[in-house]
Amino acid sequence: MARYAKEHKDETRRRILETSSRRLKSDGVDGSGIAALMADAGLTNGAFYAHFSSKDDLIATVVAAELGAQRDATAALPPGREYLEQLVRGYLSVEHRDHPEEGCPSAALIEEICRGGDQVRAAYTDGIVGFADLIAERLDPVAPETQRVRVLAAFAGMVGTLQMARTVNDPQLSAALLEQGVANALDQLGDRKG
Amino acid sequence: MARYAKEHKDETRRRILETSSRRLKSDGVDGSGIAALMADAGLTNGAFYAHFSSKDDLIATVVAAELGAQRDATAALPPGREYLEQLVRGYLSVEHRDHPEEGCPSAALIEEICRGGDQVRAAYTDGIVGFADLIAERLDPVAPETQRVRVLAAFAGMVGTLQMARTVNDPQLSAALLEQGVANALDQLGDRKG
DNA sequence: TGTACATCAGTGAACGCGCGTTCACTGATGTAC
DNA sequence: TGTACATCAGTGAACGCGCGTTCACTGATGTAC
Repeated sequence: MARYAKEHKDETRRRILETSSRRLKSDGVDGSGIAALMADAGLTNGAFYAHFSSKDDLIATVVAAELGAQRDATAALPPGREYLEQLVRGYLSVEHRDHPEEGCPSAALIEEICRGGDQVRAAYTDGIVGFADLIAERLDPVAPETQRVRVLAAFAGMVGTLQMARTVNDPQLSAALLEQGVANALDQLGDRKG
Repeated sequence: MARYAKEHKDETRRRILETSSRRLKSDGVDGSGIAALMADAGLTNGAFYAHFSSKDDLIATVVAAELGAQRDATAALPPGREYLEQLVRGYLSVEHRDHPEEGCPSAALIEEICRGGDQVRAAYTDGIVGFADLIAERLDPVAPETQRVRVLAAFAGMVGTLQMARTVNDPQLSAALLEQGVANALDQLGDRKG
């Protein structure tokens, strides 16, 4: 009956999502045309609408998938007192600063998500809360809900710090910012009362 | 000799800068076309190039002017132990969150500045360092240079927090984020050793 | 005071271009017999 | 096993549109005499 196994199309969709995520984080939403996004996946522009109903639909899907992946990657870290510091140091690292295409979707896209449609903002809110709640549960397994906002605010601070480190054109200042950001984030996530 | 006093053209340029700043912060760089920017100033698209050499030139000029204005507004605050808290509370307020067009250029534009040209990033770096140094000097008139990075990192954290508060679609969560952000920022700018 | 003129800020149509989206078509494939 | 067929993922040209930028022109103004 069907020409291909349904996995074939699923695999194509997965590939579009993967390559699109990279380009979107690197060039931004407005900087990434449908034709370029599809070319990255080895396809032509017309095929796009067999997989997504609109560019907005793709953006919302990418945002959800990226935040889900960020949560899953965090969940995979070994628990213990040092994983948080690892997380923060990796986030506010020169490597992360210099490779937005492989990095945090919030740091790369939050402004465009903010200006985007309801669908996109809803996907962002769900995703970021899911991510924060995972960390909150690790911080305080007894009453994680009291940690959600603390975690989100600390993370938002890391996002802003990474963005500024990417934007200033003085490498020394940029590195110093990252360093100070690590200290600030660890302080906020530490044992002191929230 | 000259048809108009030179102040006439200067005043027009000033008006373009003022209305452009508002629209750029509200709709973003890619979301603001030359025709729309000029219409806001009561002009048509063609007149733009009598005042700026390119859209990039306008962006760099707006970024420099906005950061200069932010510094000047801060300099105008009365010195004393409470001005910093006022500053932080105003920045992380619901009013600021809901009116990006009148607010901080970093929170509204940093991602697009980051992806922009060298001219734009240079204008940003100069402007943000000038702003940070003003606050650094107030924090520690004796050795302000040791405060620059602390101030920048604290400010970057505020930028990220405001962005996230603007992006999440849950008003209660957004307000809680702002509140937690105030606590974090005051903590970072407080008397504890940096 | 009145008229001819030079200036130049601003107009608005036009340029080529890339955008998001649509759609008639292609052609490789699995199925039916 | 071999052939005709139905499927449908993907193609690529075309759509209208708005973009940044250019440019020949307009017309309000101050100056010259």
